Amino acid sequence: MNIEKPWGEGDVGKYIGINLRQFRANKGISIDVLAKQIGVSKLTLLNIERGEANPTLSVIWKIANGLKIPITALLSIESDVSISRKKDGMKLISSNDVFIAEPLFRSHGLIELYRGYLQPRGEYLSEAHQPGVMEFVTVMSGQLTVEVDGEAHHLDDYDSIRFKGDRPHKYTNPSSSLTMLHFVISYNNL
Amino acid sequence: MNIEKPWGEGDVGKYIGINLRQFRANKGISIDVLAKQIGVSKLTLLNIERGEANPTLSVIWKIANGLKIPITALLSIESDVSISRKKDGMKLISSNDVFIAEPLFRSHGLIELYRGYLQPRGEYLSEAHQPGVMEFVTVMSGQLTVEVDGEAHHLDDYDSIRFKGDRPHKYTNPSSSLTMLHFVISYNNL
DNA sequence: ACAAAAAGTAAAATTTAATATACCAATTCA
DNA sequence: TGAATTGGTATATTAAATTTTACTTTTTGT
Repeated sequence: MNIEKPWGEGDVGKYIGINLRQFRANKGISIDVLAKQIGVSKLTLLNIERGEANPTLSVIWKIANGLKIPITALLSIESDVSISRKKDGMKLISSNDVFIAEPLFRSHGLIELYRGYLQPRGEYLSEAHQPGVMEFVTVMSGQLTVEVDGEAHHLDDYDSIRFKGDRPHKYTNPSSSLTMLHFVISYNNL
Repeated sequence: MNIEKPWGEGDVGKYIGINLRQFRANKGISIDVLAKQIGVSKLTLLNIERGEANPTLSVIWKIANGLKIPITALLSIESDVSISRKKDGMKLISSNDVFIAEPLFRSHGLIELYRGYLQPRGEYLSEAHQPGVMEFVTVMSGQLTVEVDGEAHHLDDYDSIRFKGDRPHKYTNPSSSLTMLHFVISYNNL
């Protein structure tokens, strides 16, 4: 479960500009209007939109807040459609017979999805991830017990659990049939 | 599928500080070392960590890049464990008999998870979301056809699809049994 | 206890983001 | 056509982020 460098230094300003322009156009308001609305000078907005600026966090916040979008939406890059099918033999993260996790899509740094298989009576201990990581686990079929912070939580089909992943946690399949899981690892959770 | 204001203006600097300190402590390096490593002055880092700063995007980037984490990880807030069970009657987003989506967890602004039910032969047309939104749909059971950008993609059990959600897209259940879905809406995808 | 490293403080200098104002060109629209 | 809006340019000013240097306090480790 890796994190890759999203962009180079020169691109940071470029993408926030592209995104801002997109969001603003989407709302159909002019630079001047937005400027007055959020209390940032017109020129500042203009420079940011053209990627020729190095805005301050407070300015970034004012923009995001004024447009009613999360800050991170301003810093994102897009791509398009892709599909991950069950059979697709992708690289396995942990293939110790008992627990198998396969990445669903090429990681884009901020969010990662995995499909997981936990064998009957199987048990898997996960080390703590980086601080700031949030983990979402959903049972697609079977049963699962998640132990985190010393507490065990039992999940059935279609149940989901969310917990901070920056501490050790244990997955157990208490049943006698295979458990299919769905993981979302988020490196950003406001 | 809403977006809520994550924090107030005064808090922006506070959280980036808390997170930075956490990440740095986690890597076990001192302020001075990190400062030289990423080319930012010690005092600047110190002020940021104490939440008494309004850092520039380039500084934020240098930090994130130096720590090998996505920028957004620096701007995130944490909470703890919570579970969403199938029966939990939560507020429904769209309850027109055919398609039902229920939020799995209280939205934290950056990422949203939903459990979805699509009736046999059911069809649901979703309006375009904000630009910058990425959508991940996983079939937990049943079948699904997703139409986006004029192309139809068929999914079976445990298949997943990812696409830009800033355009209209249609979900169809071509089978004669209920389809259970899992949605991840991400407002940040590097 | 001692030395070393790390965190924190203080003040002045430098760099630069942000503002303000006025002006220009292209576009929209009545 | 002509007024108004919008994106963009130019310049000078202000406010503030960042750096540098040096010094103090706290923590860590042998």
